[in-house]
This record gives sequence, structure tokens and C-alpha cells, in this order.
Amino acid sequence: MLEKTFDPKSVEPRLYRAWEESGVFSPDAVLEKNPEAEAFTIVIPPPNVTGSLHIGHALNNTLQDVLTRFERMRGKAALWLPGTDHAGIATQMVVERQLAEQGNIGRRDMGREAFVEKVWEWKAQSGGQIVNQLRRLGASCDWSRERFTLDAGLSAAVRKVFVRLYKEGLIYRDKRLVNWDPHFQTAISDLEVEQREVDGQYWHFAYPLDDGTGEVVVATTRPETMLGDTAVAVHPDDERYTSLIGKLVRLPIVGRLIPIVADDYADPEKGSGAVKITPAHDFNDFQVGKRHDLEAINILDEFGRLNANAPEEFRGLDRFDARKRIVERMEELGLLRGIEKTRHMVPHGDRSGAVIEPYLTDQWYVDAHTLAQPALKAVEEGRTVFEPRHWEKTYFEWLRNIEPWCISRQLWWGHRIPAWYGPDGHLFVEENEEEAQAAAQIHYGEEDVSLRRDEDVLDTWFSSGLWPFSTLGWPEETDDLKRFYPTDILVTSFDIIFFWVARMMMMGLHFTGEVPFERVFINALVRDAKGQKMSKSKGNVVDPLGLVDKYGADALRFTMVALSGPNRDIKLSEQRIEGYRNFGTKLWNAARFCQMNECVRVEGFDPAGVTQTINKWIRGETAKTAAEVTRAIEACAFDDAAGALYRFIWNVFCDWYLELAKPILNGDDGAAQEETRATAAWVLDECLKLLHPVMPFITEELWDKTAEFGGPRNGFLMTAQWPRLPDSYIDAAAEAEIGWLIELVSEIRSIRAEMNVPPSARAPLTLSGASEATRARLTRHRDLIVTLGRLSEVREADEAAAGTVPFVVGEATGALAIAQFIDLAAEKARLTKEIASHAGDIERTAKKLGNADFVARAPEEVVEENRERLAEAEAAKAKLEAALARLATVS
RNA sequence: GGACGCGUAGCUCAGUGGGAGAGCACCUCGUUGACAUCGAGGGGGUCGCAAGUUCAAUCCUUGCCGCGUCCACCA
Repeated sequence: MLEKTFDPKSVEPRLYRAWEESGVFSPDAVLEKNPEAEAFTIVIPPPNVTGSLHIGHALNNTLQDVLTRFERMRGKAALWLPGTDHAGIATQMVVERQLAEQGNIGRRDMGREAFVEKVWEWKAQSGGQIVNQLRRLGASCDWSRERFTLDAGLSAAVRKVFVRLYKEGLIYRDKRLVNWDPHFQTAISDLEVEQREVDGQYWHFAYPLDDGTGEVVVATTRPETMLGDTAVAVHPDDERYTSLIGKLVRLPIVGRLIPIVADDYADPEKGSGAVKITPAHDFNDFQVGKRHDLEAINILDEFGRLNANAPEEFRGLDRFDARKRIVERMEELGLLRGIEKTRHMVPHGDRSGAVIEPYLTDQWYVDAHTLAQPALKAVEEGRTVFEPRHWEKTYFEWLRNIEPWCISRQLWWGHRIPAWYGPDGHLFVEENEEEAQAAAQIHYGEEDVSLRRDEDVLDTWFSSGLWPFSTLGWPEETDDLKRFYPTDILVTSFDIIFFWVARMMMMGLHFTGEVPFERVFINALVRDAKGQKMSKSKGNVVDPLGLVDKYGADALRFTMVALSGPNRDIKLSEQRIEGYRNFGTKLWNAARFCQMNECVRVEGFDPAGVTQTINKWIRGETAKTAAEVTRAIEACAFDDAAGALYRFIWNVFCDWYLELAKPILNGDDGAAQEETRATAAWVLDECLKLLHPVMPFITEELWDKTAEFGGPRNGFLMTAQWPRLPDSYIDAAAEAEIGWLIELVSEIRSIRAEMNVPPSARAPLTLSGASEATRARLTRHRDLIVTLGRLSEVREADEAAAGTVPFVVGEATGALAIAQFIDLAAEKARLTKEIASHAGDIERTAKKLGNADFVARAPEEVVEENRERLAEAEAAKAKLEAALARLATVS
């Protein structure tokens, strides 16, 4: 006998282990039996190796697992390829912090090799926890194919890609302004910069004209940058300044003579209309500098301190100290013309939180513009489709305005750039040192050349960009690559469309000639119950593993699926999870009911052959549900799938079918009983299959437990065949009949409740005005109606008698003889209200039908539908009016 | 400044050119052997506002109001 409730805590780990050990997560299990099986592939968005499972992962990975389990059950060689990302900055940060906590010497003292070794040690010990957390969620990843972005194979792929892009001219070195993170002392890409609004000030400085005829006032929020000023720009059409163009100002403190140039960049509307130009420390100024051939003077070192290009007194000062100092000095010089408070956006490093400095350095760049073109075309042509579709606009927007991608990082943890410099600085970009040596020997014509390898590593996203094909063995022509690439669908969130999706498209198309995935499903962002973004600082972060502990993985999974509608945000409340836990319990108890009533699977049972109306009906409802769930998952309409499952299992199977089956199961018609038992068992099995992708644990457990009384199963539910039920299972006559039955019982219940008839009171029901078909139905289901309506008997009558409570079902009038419970006033009110409601309906419909344009222009079936509605409403109203009249007579 | 999205029941959200839906919450009743993590019933909405298209608009178009997100911007 099943327990009263399902116990996820004991079942989940046991089942997961059983699945994993049996090898069913791997597509190889399918391919062994059917080498021709169609492939289905998802590569996981590799979580950071430093990460732990957050609610966004729970959502994202649940959806991937639903798709994978679904396709696996449909007989495909389904591969969900897992792995983790080495996460350059994040990991280096974690390990550095840990070294500090343990009182170790720092990274720099330790040296590169030793430090990298430490990171690998850390990875072996505590890295990749998240992978086990995914297991707790029930993720059916093929762990035998697990990859790491820094493993040997992926490293080889990275080197190959780098060298090829370099030789094609799509990777190059350049000296430009980069976003410099003084905390980590590395360049970062535009995407890693986060604009934050902060309090700031404008300082207005006067720069004296060299000829002594006056001054020019400029404003800045970064006074220290004035030390690197090499011009002042004014708009060519700004009449206030036309006479000054070409003149020189003497830069205060520094004493450098700098020109006043005319440039469209200067906006007469802003500030004084004159703007200081610091080409080495401002992106706009850099462009101005290029146009006017200005010197770019770098005044900072890699820590953000003032360097030797600054006057003596400022050297070595932190940029923010220097800022104060500059303001003081300008004030002393009498050149501070004003201070203005402001709130403005300031760039910060997304990892370090440090204020980013535009900084002039040599870095490696990818010609993203060139690579973007095929990536744009592929989506424009629909070779890759985003869902929801509107995200394509975001993708286009970014790719059409893409800037060169700075890929070098001054870190130690990552893919070291395969570039070597000869003694004269000549570059050799090769996949390994031997090849670089060989190239150098050819170049220099000497035997042994001493080469120095580039110190930098690559942006983590460079290797992530290769993920869909590098994980499958590229550049080798592996069987996996042939079979599983391009992948079918990528499931990810919108915040990495630029970082990751776009880069995979660029790299995938360039190196394989094919799109890396045919569909991109953008999942929602999980927020707290109030709709706020979860963040550690707000303290509203929900721990998915805590929820798994409390409610079970299935409940969390169902919640994620049920909330995955077309919206961009998901507001997660615990109440919702609780509700879906209850749903699992409901299913569990339905199985328990089946067990108690010996609803046992019958080998060779064919639902097509059932004869009982309720069995024909539930067979059709099951088929409809299977079709809907299939359609919904195929379309990534996850909420629809969850809704269809919930409604069918709870509101159809449990609320009605099992209730309707009770009289038969307890009755004495042996054949009907046998058929109903077999049907109930069959429906339960179909429920388990259909629900399995969303709630794998409880369904697998029930699959196993029901075998104890239903005979052994042929393998896991996980590998059972997905229901494919023919439309012929739907029987219109049975549907109409059960629909009528449900309506009748509902009416009876409704009246009983409204009249406060005690459940123990059994009342007789009469039915008048019934057609022959209805009378036949009545005969067939008399026992059912009596039981579910808690009636004493059901009679046919010529008309509803006085002292009864009437209601309308179809063409017939039912009447409950519950005179002793009738509150005349309440009953009068009820009838009046219902009559009014019909009257309203009649009025609206009649008006519509009275409109000649409507009758002439609306489709015929709509007109006909309205005519029927009008007739029905009029008939019902008439019956209720008659009842009201009788009521008046009685009183 | 540019782009995108959203305003439907108290809350969270589905939905459709032709009679407004679900879950939760709320109210009433209920210990009939699957289930109180439950059952039966009920109340509750001029579908943000305005105009337009249409025989017909919650749905399509435009404008407005409100909310949110992303991108750009440190004169």
C-alpha cells in the first residue's frame, strides 16, 4: 500500500542515482538500440565553476531538462551536454581571496605558475559544486560528456580558433582606449562595464589664454584628467568662441600650451560650450584627438595612480586623491570658477565594482563587425529563431552597432594567448611553442631564437563562444560533432544574448559554416514575490536548494514550468510552490486510489475497445491532453503544458473520472468493473508519462510502485515511450453525455449548497421535459446521479412540482424536492437573479440579431450560434419564470 | 536620447475580432475509507484612459497616462 504522501527527501537521491548508474542519461543508450535515432541536442549554458545554484539556474535548467526528457521519451538520441566555465576573473578572485584568508603569500609573490596550480587545486577540491546541485534538481545531463572550458580539448579548440582568426586578419593587436579595471589591473570588454548612477560634481575651471587676453572656462567631473589635457574644443559655429579658435591656452598646474580647436563634438548647449580634451582618458576625446592630431598623454598607471607624466607633486597619488588635490590647487590659483552637484552615470567593473578608467594600452581585438554579418544574416533568414521572437530585435540592435571586441585580459587564469614575440618584437601566432619556434626560425633564418610568450589570457567569453562545437570534439571530425551539431535549441536568459549567444553565433558560423543552434529560447528573469530583482544586498535571494529540501524538486520544477509564460519576468512566491507540491500529492493519492480499487494494468489492454461511456470519455480526454502537452512542449509554451497537465490530472481525472468510476468499481457489473479498472490504470500510466518531463521523481516512483501491484515494468518511466494517442480516441457522443452528466451533478450540488441542505439529507430529483436521448442517459447513469447528487431517487415527471427547487439542464428541467430546506425569500432571490441574468443575455443577443448589418456580414455560424443562444436563454428563462410563479402560489 | 516590454478579479498571471478565465487569497458548508498537502459551493472585473477601423474591440491602429528592462551618456 502506498503511503499517504510522497517523500521526496528519500526518493529523489535514490532515483537519481539509479538513473545515472544505468546510463539512461546518455544518448548512447538509445543509439545502441536504434542507431538511426534522430539526434536532439542541448548544450548547457555552462555555469561558472565558482558558482552555486541560484533560482535562475533552477528555471533555466528545469526547462532544458523538460525538453531533453520529452525528446528522449519520443525516442530521440537526446543529448544534454553539461559543463562548467572557468570564469577568468571570478575564479581568480575567489582563489586570491582564499589565499589571503589562509594567510598565504599573494598571487604576485607566488608567481604565475604556482598561482595557476593553486587554482587547479581549488577547482579539484571545491570547484564545480554546482554540478551536483544540478543533480538534485533532477537534471538528466549526460555526465559522461561533461566538459570544462579550460580542459585540454577545449583549450586546443581555443588555440586553433585564435590562430585561424589571426591569420585571417580577424584578430589583431591595437593601441586604443580600453575599459581598464584598476582593481584587477586588466582590460575588460564594453559588456563587462556597468553604468551606475552616482552623486558627482562638476568643477568649472578657467584655463587662461596664453596671450593674456582672457580665459576659457571648461567643466569636468574628473578634475585629475586635466593633467592629460592636450586641447580645448569649441563648436565651429559657436560665435562666442570663433575668435579664439587656433589660439593657445596655458594648462594650469602643468604649464603646457594647448590649442583651442574647432570640433563638432563640443556642444554649445552644454556647460560653457568649451570642453577640455583628454585623448588618453576619454573615449570621445580620443576621437577628437585623432581628428586634430593631438598627443594622447597617459597620466595613470595600471593601479589607477598618477604616473610620471603627471607633475611631481601628483605622482603616485591615487586618482581620487589626485582629484581633491587638483581642485585645491585650482582654487589656490584662483581658477576654480564654480562647483555644481550632479547625479551622473559612472562606469564600474561588473566584477570588481571599481570605477573603470578609459586607458590607453595595447590589446588584442576581434574584428567583430566582420564576424557579425553572417550572424545577422542567419537570424534574418530564420536559420536560427529566437523565442519569444521579439528578442531578435535586441540581438540585431547590438550586432548592427558592434564595436571591436577586446579579448585580452591581464589575468593569469584563462587561456593564454598563443602569441610569441621575437627579440625585435616580431609576432608569431601559432598553436604551440614548437610551431612558433619553427616560424621564427624561418623568419629570422637562424637556429635558436629566444621567444617571449604574450602574458595575457583571453576573455572567458572567447572560449564560451565555441561551446556548442568545442564540447562535441571540434576541431576533430568526431562522431558526436557529426551527429549532434548543430544543436537543436539553446535555453538561456536575455542578459547574455550579447555576451554569449551572439558570440556563439559568430564563432559557430565562422568555424563550422552552420548555425550553432536552430532555436534560442529566452527564459524569464526570476524575481521575488514583490517583483524585485533578487540580490544579496536586498536579502531577498531565494535559495532553490532550500526549496527543494522543503517541497521537493518536482514541486519547484513544476512551478518553474508553470510560470514560464510569455512574460519577461517571473514573480516567485513560495505559496505557489506549495500549491504544486499539493498537486503532486493529489496525483500520488489518485494512484493510491487506483491501488486500493485494484485498478491494475492489463497487458494488451486496448483503450479503443472500451464500451463504458465514462471510459470512452476519459480515453478521449487523455488523448486531447497528450496532444496539447506535446504541442506545448514542442513550442516551448511551458506554461500551457503545465496548465494542461494540472487541469487534466486534477480537474478531470481526479475530480470527475475517479468519482464517476466509484459506483462502477463498487458495483456488481463485473464486465464494467473490469473494464473500468483497466482504463483507470491505463489513464494513470499516461498521466505519469505526460507529467514525467516536468515532475520526474514522483512519476518515476509511482511507475515503480504501481509495478508492485500491476506487474513489473519494462525499464524506467524515463525511457518509456511518449504517448501518441489517435484522435479516434475522442468520442463526441461520450463527450456530450459526460458533459451533460457533469452539468447535472454540478447543478444539484450547487442548489444543495445554496439551500444549505445537509450532506446527510437525501432528496428525490424529478426531471421533466426531457428528450428521449436525455431519458436514455438518465437510465444509463441513474446510480451515478443518485450517488454523486446524494439523492434518494430520480424520477421522470411531467412538470416540476411545487415545493421543489428547479434548475435547467439542456432542454430539461430538474427539480429537487427539498421543501423542508427551502427558504422562500432566498429561493425567490435566486430565481430572480437567474432570470435577470438570462434576460440580460436575451437582450444583448436579440439586439445583435436585430441588427441587419450583423446578420448580413457576420459569418453564418456566428449568426446561427447567436440564434441558438437566444432560443436557449428564452427557454430557460421561461422555465424559471414558471417556477417563480409556482413559488408565489405556495407562499 | 535610442530600443523593447507590460497595464485583465484583492494578489500572481493566462487569453481571444463574436457569450470575461485559472491559481492563490477570501466567505459558507463538509471527519461518505484516494487525498484536510482534501472535498462541495460562493462572492468578486466599465480587460489603464481616449479616439479610430469594424456589423462587432479586452483583442487591431493611433495618441495619452502609468510601470519596468536593456543600450548610450562621467561638459
